[in-house]
This record gives sequence, structure tokens and C-alpha cells, in this order.
Amino acid sequence: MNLFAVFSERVTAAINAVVGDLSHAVAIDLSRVVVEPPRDPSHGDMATNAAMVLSKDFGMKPRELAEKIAEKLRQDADVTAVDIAGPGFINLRLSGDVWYGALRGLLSDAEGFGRSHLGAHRKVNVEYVSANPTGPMHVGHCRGAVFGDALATLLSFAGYDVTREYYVNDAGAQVDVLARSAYLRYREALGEEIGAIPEGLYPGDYLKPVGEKLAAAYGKDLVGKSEAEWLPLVRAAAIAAMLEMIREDLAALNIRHDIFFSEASLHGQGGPVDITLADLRARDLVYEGRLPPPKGQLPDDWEDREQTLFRTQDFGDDTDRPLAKSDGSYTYFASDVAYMKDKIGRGFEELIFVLGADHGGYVKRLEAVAAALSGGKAHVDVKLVQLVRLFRAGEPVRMSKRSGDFVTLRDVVEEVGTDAVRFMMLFRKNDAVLDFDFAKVLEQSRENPVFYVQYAHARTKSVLRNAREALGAGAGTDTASAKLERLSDSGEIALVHKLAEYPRVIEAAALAHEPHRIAFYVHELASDFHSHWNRGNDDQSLRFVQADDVELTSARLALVQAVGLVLKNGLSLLGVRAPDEMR
RNA sequence: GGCCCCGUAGCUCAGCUGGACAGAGCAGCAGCCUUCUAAGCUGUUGGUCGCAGGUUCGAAUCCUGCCGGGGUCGCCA
Repeated sequence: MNLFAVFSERVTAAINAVVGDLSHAVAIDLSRVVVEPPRDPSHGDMATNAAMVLSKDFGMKPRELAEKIAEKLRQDADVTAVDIAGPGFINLRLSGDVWYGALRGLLSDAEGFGRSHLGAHRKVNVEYVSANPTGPMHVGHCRGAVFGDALATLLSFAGYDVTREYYVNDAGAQVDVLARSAYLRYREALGEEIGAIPEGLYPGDYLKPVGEKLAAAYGKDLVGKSEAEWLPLVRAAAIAAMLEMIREDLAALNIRHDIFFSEASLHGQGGPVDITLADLRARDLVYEGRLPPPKGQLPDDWEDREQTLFRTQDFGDDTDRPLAKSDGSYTYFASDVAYMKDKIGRGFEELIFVLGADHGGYVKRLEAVAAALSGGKAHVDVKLVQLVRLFRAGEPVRMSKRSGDFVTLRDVVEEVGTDAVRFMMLFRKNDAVLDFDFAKVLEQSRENPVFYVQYAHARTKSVLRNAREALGAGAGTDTASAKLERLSDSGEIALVHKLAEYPRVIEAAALAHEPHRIAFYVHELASDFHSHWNRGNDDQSLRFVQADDVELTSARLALVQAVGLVLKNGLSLLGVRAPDEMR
């Protein structure tokens, strides 16, 4: 249950009641009305901007309108005080029962707390990772992978029907390079001396097992054959092996896609690309023409030439985009168009692409393609994920692709663990550069947010364990009958309020496609809990367990349990574990 | 040169899609403390929200133009 949504409806009802009192009809636009927690808690429990936003519609001054709305709200039994402040804010104070009720609701449905119908089962496709199947994943892929996964989980929690998808680039020139590299390893496996891997091929050792497998499967059968004969066989085997490796890398991060979509499956005579382009031609969206040269520095190999173009410019792109290469084969973009058509055909209204920031130039054309193919029905949101800079105790980690000593995703996960990687990747807005320090994320200190949040959860469990020792095995289990009104300390109340905000955070994060908000929320909740805990050091009466007052203790244990449940709930959306103890 | 992203306290970053005096954590300063679970705790200093206009009752947030940083710029994926 989202308390803010509940009171948003009451505010709407109050506004409508004011409208009903008028002698004349007015048209009002409620879309800008919000009910939110005020920044300063002394202003009240909830605040709405309704009077300021609607003052024009009503033809009244904001404070005058606020007074009329306030009058209606004062009749609500759950509202104990309504006042008008500043330019026309309406501040509400709610009865304790409302908050205790919210807490009780949370406790009775912990797993579902924050779950929302916001998405109304609308179909969303989240495409993420989509790394080329030419080698193991490196850290650069890591952030997009975690981000996409957490976003998908979040949207699904918020009521969307989510498909997690990986686009496999198994059709381009680089998978041929992969095949040639694997072929070399195949000959090596047969005992041939291959020397250094030639420039332009993939040098990594990870292709050796592929070569050995090929040797086992084909013996020497592929040796004398022409490339045209062996390449498709070797390529298929190599791609399969690389995908297997990538799946394992992703599994180490607890990431699983629903669909691995093959680019190659779009090609072939009369395949989806052919069909899509024929359709576009029929709609006059494809033409033969020339493109103006790019401004500024011309590429060395620029030649003015007629080519097959998609009128993406008509749909908001900066220029039209080529569909065929000079040798007549399709561009990557052509596959992309067919792929987009396929997704739209599968009924997705929302298409999310998680891409590296270096793909920023791709945003407009993806939006244009979706607009052209769906008639504006499918909405594209490209989430650009900025790069991750690795540090070891403050020192940047040098990586050089040429020497092949790049840090793999697996290296990182094995060194610091899945939880730390996932949390840190999400503890920053996606479009901000992220510094990742190996030393810091293993630290057991406040400076390490992963530890800080997990520790807060472990502490809630610890309190419950201690309580059972002090008060008997049943302590803290019967939260349903706890007398929550015994919670009266300001720190306790603040925690209750914070907990009640959670569903709102989920919805806002889902709407904005920003899972980092959940990471920040759990960090804040952990912080509030820790600081309330610390108050017990100075003032014994604030400690959760009061042996001489079982009723009070039960109420506090219910609160502690609720904090633990929400921490766990939030962490689970991020794919991070909530350990019961951290010894 | 065109387009995209970023610019908020000394540092690292939030800022709830336009709200109330701009927040947090480090660091700094001043005290306290040795623990119901182990990150010590509490208080406090500190900002012309890159600059200049504009829209609005109201702007860090939206628009325009500059400045600075990064990315990207027919046939690579």
C-alpha cells in the first residue's frame, strides 16, 4: 500500500468537493498535483502543491484556494491537522493510527510491500549486455549488465510484464575474425606450430579449448579445406562456446536473460531483413541517394557515393542512415531495423536499451526507427551507462587491450563478490562516471555502502535473536498483535515514516527507469536505523529490548522487523543478499 | 564544426521529473565514548547549484546563448 497514493486520492476528492461548491463549472488539470513528504518534517507528514498549481484554473489566489481545500481535508478522520504555509502549500498531519496501520500492513505482507500495479502489465523489453560473442566479458560490460538486470527486476516489481533480452551479434565481420582465430587454435591443437597470433586476430587463450574441441570433433578433416568450407563450421562452434562463456560470466552476477536473440537469424534470402526493407520500400521510406559528408574532419576513406538510405530524418534523426555497405551486404543498422520490427511485432510498447555511453550517437536513430515502424506506438528509452574506472586503494588500475591484460568481469566478481559488485554498480546514477575501488568495497566500515546496508540488516536480525534470549523464544514473532501505538519516540516515528515512503520510491524509480534510487533509499534507511540504534547507547530507555516492559519491546521488535524486511526487499530488487549475520 | 551527456560544499555524490531556508558521506573544527553486534558517537564550519539571459506565483531542475570536461560523427559491431 502506498500511503502517498491513498492521500493523493483524498486530496483529489477534496478538490472535487470544492469544485462542487462552486456555482459555475471549472476545468481543472490535476496532472501537476503531487502529494509528497515535505523536506522539513516540521512542516507536517504530507504536503501538496494543489492550491498553487490549480489557482489559475479556479481563478483564485493560491492561499484562498488552499483554505477551501483545507476545509474539506479537515473533515477527514485520519487527518489531525491541516495548515497552509508559504506560497500556498497545504500541509497535512496524519493521525498515529494511519502510520501504525501502514506499519501493520507492511508486516503482514513483507515480500509484497512496495509492489505496484503501476505498469498494468504493459509489455516492456529490456535489452542489455548484448556484448559481442568474441571473448569473455570484461569490467566495461559489468555496469550495463547489472543496471539492466536491476531495472528489469524493478519494472517487474512495479507491475510491468518484462522480457530480458540479449542481442547476439553473430552475423558481422568480427565473428569471422573469431572463426579464423579459433581455426588457428584448432591447428595448434592438432600439433601444428602456429607461432604468434597475427595482428587482427583474437589472441586470448580462451580460444584454445575451442580449438581442442574442434580437433576432437573433426580430426584433421578441416585442414586442407578452403576457408569458405571450414569457416561456417568453425564460426558456429566458436560462437556457441563464447556464448556459453558469457552466460557463465553473467551467472556469476546472478544475471539471466529470457531471450538470446540471434542477429544472424534475421539474415538470409527472404529473411526478416529482406522483408522489413521491402515493407519500408513500399512505404517510400527507403531510397537511393547521397549523404552529405560529415562536418569537420573528413574520414580518410570518404567517397561520395550513392547508397540505400532509410528516411530516419523524417522521424527526428539528424540524417538518413545507410542500410547497405559498398559491397552490397546489409549494414548493422539494417539488422537493427529488422530487430526493432521483430520486437514491436511481439507486442512491446516500451523498448529499453541499455548501452555504453559511447553509443550516445545511436539514440536518435533508434527512436526514429521505432517511430517509423510502430506509427509512434512503441516508445524507446535508451539508458546510457557511463564507464567504470577501477582503482586499487586509490591507484588507477591500468588496462591495455592490446596486451590483453584487461580485467575481466569474472576477475572482479571473484575478488570482491557478487553483492559488492552489484551494489556499487547501482550506487550511482547511470549517466555518471563511477569509480570502483577494490580496497574500499571490501572494507568493513561506514565508508563502504555495501557493508553499511547489509550490516544494518544483520543488526535487525541480531536484535531479534537477543530479544529471544532475554524474553523467551516467542519474542518478536507475533507482530500482528503488537501494540504499535507504544512507538512514540521521535527516532521510532521517523523510521516508521521512512518505511512508509518505500512504495513511493519504487514507483518513482520505475517511472524514471532509475534503479539507483533504491540503492540510495536502502542506504538512507540503514543510516536512520544505525543512528537510532546509537541513541540507545546514551539512553538505555531507547534500546529495543526492555526486559521490564514486554508490550513496548514487542512494538519495537515489530518496527525492527519491518526495517529488516524493507532492507531485504530493497536489496533483493538490486540483486544483493541480505545476510542474517556478518561474522 | 554538428549532435549527446556532464558541471551542485575542499573531495565523492544525492536532489523525489518545477516547490518551502540546496542535502548526505568523507575531510576540517569542538566535545564525548570503549559498546544490546563488530561501521566509534554527537554537534559544527563550509555552496553566487559553471556564467548570462528567459519562462513561472516559484528554477539546481524547463528554454536560449556562452564557458569548461567527456563521448560520438557514411560502409566497424
